[in-house]
Amino acid sequence: MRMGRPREFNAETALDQAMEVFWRHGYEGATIAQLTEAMGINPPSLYACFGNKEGLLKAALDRYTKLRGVWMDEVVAASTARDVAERMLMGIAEKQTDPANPPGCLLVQGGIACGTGSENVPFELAARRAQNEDQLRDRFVRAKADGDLKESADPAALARYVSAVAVGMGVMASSGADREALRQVADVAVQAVEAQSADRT
Amino acid sequence: MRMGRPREFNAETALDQAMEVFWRHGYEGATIAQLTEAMGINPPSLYACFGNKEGLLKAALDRYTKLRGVWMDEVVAASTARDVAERMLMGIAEKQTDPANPPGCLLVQGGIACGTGSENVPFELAARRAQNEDQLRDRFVRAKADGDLKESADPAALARYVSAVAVGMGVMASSGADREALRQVADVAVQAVEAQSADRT
DNA sequence: CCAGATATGTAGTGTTCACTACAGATGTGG
DNA sequence: CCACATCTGTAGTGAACACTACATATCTGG
Repeated sequence: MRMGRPREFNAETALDQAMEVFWRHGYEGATIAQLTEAMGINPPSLYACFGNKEGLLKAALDRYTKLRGVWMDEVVAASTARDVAERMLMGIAEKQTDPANPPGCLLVQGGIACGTGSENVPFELAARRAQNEDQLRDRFVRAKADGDLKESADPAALARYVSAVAVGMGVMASSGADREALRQVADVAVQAVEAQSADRT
Repeated sequence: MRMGRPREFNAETALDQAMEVFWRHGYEGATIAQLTEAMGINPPSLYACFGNKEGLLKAALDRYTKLRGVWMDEVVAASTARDVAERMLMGIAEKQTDPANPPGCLLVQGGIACGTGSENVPFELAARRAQNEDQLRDRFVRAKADGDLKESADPAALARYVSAVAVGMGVMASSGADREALRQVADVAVQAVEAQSADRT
């Protein structure tokens, strides 16, 4: 039985606002004052709902990966390994320069290096990135079984590669690269996957 | 004429220590206390020599890029565009997992996203990364003129691509990827450059 | 050996940070 | 309508932060 005064804010929309603050300023750069203002609540509500700043970040990351998961499912639904890579990297070029969001990727902008006391924030982000990589790897394993990738191809290495390019594009986006520049990177990057693809006879 | 008490520490070795702290914790995660302890000096000496925390970062970045510049010169001295890419990315796989340094690249770990008041730190890092990219681009322009790259190849796009992969590898290294994993990424990445190379007849 | 200049170590400064005590508000179960 | 549980806003808390005042130490030029 749930009693007491009901909360007056929607946790998901509040998380969307928090996500944006972390995305733009990073975990350490984001202050509770900025977060609460963006979320439209006061500190006690934040702490009652999310525990502490790191709990809020994790909740925001969960929401981010959940939203992205839908898109990733579309990515790996492409019919060939090459098309998976293209759909992924071209999609990233779009998303990371979408003016509706801060530039780059939350899983990178959130915090690559942190100070004493926040050491596990980078690991938290890395774990989420690894999920994407695993999804790609599984897809490439299947592509190899399908004969879509060469016998010599290493699905895990390919997944790591595509993941690395995606991260690199995120950093470029956050430092001002425009959509066309990212598309060019994606275009070149796809050619490496193409080189690992079996010849279509 | 230089008068007054001479400084008792060596600015370059002190900078090396500061570099390591920024590298490991990022700009915002690094505290003056950590920096002064690593440098073996007291705050007033730091401020007298470098102005403020951001000044120290810039000095550390200058030193970092200077040291790296020597290596980059060797990279672009490779005889083909493909070998330039390979030498660069394989070298990065080594350097970013060198136990003598923190993992990853200072130009990424330093701070991709920062809080209010440090907004130009990410730009500062981006500017240094752009220098590397420019050096690569110039080399690829020459490679195209040499007929080493295809007529359809875009040197600027290739340079952006290699730069993006390097950044992505840095992030992977900082989150625990080992040398072999990075080598695999480099190996795949080089194939895209190979695909842009003219056929050797 | 003295005057001026710069460096150093001690011991702070004000500010901002993440976080919370508390009182009042608003719900549920009986 | 009352006991109780949970949320909310105000107004702070101690700690950590970047940075510095000041007295002292060590140099150069004359």
